[in-house]
Amino acid sequence: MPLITLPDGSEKHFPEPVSGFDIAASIGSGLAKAALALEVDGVQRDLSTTLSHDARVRILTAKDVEGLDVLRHTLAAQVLARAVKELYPQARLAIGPTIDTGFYYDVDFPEPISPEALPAIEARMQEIVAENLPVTREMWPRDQAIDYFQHKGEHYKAQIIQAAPAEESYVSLYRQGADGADVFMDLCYGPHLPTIGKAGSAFRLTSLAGAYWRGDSNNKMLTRIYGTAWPSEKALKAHLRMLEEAEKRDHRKLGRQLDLFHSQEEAPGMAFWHPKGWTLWQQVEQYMRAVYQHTGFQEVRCPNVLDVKLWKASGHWDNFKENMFFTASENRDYAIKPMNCPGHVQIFKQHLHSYRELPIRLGEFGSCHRNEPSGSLHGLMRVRSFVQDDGHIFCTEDQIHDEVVAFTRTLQQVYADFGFTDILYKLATRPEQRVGADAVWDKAERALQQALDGQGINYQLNPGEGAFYGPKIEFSLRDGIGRVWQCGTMQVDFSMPGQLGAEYVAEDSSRRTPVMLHRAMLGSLERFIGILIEHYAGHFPLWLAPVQCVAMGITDHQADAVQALAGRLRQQDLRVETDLRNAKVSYKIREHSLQKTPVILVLGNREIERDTVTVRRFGSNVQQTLPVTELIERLRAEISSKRLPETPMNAAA
RNA sequence: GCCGAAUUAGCUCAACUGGUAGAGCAACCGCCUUGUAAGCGGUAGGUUGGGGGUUCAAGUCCCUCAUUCGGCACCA
Repeated sequence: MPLITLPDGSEKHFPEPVSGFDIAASIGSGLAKAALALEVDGVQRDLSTTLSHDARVRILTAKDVEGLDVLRHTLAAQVLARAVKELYPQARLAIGPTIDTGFYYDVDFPEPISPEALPAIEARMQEIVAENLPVTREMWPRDQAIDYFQHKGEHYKAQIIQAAPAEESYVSLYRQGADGADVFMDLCYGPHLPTIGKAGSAFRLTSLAGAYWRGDSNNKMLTRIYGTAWPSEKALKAHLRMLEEAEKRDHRKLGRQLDLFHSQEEAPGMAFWHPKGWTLWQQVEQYMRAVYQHTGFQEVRCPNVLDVKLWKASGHWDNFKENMFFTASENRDYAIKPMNCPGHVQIFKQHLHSYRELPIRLGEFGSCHRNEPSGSLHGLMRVRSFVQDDGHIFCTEDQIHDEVVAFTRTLQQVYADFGFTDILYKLATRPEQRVGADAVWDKAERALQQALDGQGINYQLNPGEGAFYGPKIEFSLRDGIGRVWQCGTMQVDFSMPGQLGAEYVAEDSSRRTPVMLHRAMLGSLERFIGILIEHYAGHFPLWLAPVQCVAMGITDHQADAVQALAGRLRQQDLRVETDLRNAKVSYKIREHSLQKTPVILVLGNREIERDTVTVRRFGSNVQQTLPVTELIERLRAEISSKRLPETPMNAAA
């Protein structure tokens, strides 16, 4: 007779086999109502599952990540799928999994459908939920299931079963409706909600998109219907608000509004940086230049155009020629550099190095071009022309560990300085298409792993995601509205130095090939600045703000004093603009507030008499009058702290 | 690259089933000398993304190219 152990450690004896319903009901009627599925010894099961043996059981509700996932799964696989089949009987269903915010279903429609079709499908979904039919699991012999789906024309489902491991002789199907009802039935691992009504109504269909069958671009493109689903209307609304917020922060929109950059048809995937955007860029670049200096890097600069033979030797031609730009002159073929590393190897090779000199660290802010597929371009986030905080470390195998540790520590500080404190780590190991012997890969992967483990860092393993020349650690940060961006990278490369002929003289005076570490913290500066814009919603901390202060008078009688004040502040390295237009103060305040200028300085006759200035911070309507010398002191302190003011009112003013 | 959608004044957007392209903001010119998120008046601004076609007539329908957006695939 089963002994059920609950997550809090309590135990319940049952005289006979029990279902998940019974267990939930035995704990409380509220839970019985909220229960969506079970977790039995760590495996998700239907609530109807009968347990006859001892087990650790967790009742899943929409409050659990897993319970919500079951809800979303049922919405996709039972509700959306059924609605689509009822409205489009000729449509063929492929797969319908869950995602972070909801679910999608890939469907092969005989005729393309347009986004206008979504409201009707969604309305049908609501009706299906309201019908509240039960959902039950059935185990079918594999061949019988294949026949069933093939007979119905659902050949994608048949293919899915055929692709399953041969030893699985039964597959599970979920039937909607009472015993044997022929309302809707689909292949699914489950679990599902016990009844459709438990899905609730906090869901929306959000968009349509193309998606390749099985994610392979050689296959047919299906239509993907995206939906979002939440435990409550409130949570749904919160999610929709977050999307609105993300839209408001969109760096493309803010880039235009704040006059930071633009792009135009003639240069797809490349940014034109305007004065303010370039000022922001320079803050980032100069900061990273200082980081290079503090961490033993020497900055270099290599040509943008190099003979293709170099790219053939490095392996890039074989792997990436489709995505490179080329040019030719006097019967020689050149490539526009897609990365800096081969150039850095050329610099390394200009001298014969002793092992005593290693590690040699070279850094560059060189412009790289990659001919990214047109469909992948996205604002500053994915561009064809970019600059990385790119560095290469030439070292011995023994030095890898310490270099990785030092890099990780610096990266944490750098991210914190930019306002990011939540960092995620991934270790990506050997891909299928690669160069180098397995023994070398073993060594490289181990070195990275030990460096992470040694620092007590939790990381996720990403098998098969390494670069063709070596494994890598990927560093991601979480932004102000919870999105994760991969920025930093540390890659071990045992191949390229040898292929490009780099070597050093070891203790025993033999010639050896150095290891090369490819590393970047911000990645593409374009993209990182895009992330910064969205993270801060254009409201940059003082040290990054393109224009830190704007100074204005009440009337044009104060113009000279405003100019003089601006001059004084500029002497202190503050970025100051003046607004001497003949307009009301409130008009100018509004404009500079929309521009998110952090500090607005107003001079009237009162201030001029006492050498004071009235300060208004972005985000606050508090005015504070203080001596100019004190203002300078406070602003300089805020800049060196690199932080946003705790509350706008207490900052600098 | 693939699927779908979009492209109208500097910006944000209108223009019913084909029938004279408009508004707000910005710009420019005046007036106002102004104390913390929009003072008042006036002026100018467009080959409706490019090219082709259908039609008496095209922003609107068709074809094509480009770019952008949402995804997919790719991402050294």
